[in-house]
Amino acid sequence: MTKVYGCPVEVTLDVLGGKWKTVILRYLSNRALRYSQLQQRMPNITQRMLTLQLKELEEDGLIQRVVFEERIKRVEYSLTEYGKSVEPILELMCEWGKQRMREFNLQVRTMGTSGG
Amino acid sequence: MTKVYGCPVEVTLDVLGGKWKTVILRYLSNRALRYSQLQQRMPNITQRMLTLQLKELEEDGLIQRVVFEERIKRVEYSLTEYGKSVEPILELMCEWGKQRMREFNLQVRTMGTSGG
DNA sequence: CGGTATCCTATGTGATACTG
DNA sequence: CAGTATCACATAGGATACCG
Repeated sequence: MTKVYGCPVEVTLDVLGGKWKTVILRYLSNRALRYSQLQQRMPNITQRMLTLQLKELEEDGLIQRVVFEERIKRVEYSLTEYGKSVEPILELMCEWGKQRMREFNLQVRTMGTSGG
Repeated sequence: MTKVYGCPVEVTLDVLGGKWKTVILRYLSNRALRYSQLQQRMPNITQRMLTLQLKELEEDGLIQRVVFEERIKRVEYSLTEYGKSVEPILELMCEWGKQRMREFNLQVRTMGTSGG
């Protein structure tokens, strides 16, 4: 049942494609984040989607999920070493997107990507 | 009705996302190609999809469509200057995809991406 | 040759309620 | 807090026939 690709970019798109994964990865690119912290940064994602995408990213080896059994449960997601290898792609995509936004006057809901 | 993005990578994904666009762009990255030549290189795409994706890429300013009114109609697609600005992204995606293929033993229907 | 038109299915995504 | 489960909907993508 191994899927056959016509071009290597398809492989990459299989892993990074869809509405949310690149965004999630970019947030995790800065630092490890909890489930709830990702939610805050992505107000428009549903819990279902967040859970689903995180699971797929984990299965694809890009992120790791660590559970801290404290008084209140805490789960942190972070990039694996392998996951870090997509950072250059994300970086380029982000720069290209910013440039396009400038040229076409598109808008971003700025929510302090800045200082942190 | 202007769409608002939460992260610039979404902008890029709006333009490059989906099953076919990056593949098309990579083929056009080498040289201009005719409609039928693209079809040959992508045996699995339907005419509907090819037409649709080409039209969207054109509307997004990445490719241009030139009609040659010869004895038989000929239409060539090629990257615009703006379209060439995505080449670094495609290149990285391709390299990353190849690496992943090696690591996970995935397959590509090799059809002379090589010298040609 | 380079498309359109029409119909259909699969997948992706969202809303909402519920849980250990 | 960090999820699941279920249902519903929109969009992406495919099959097929036809057109200038």
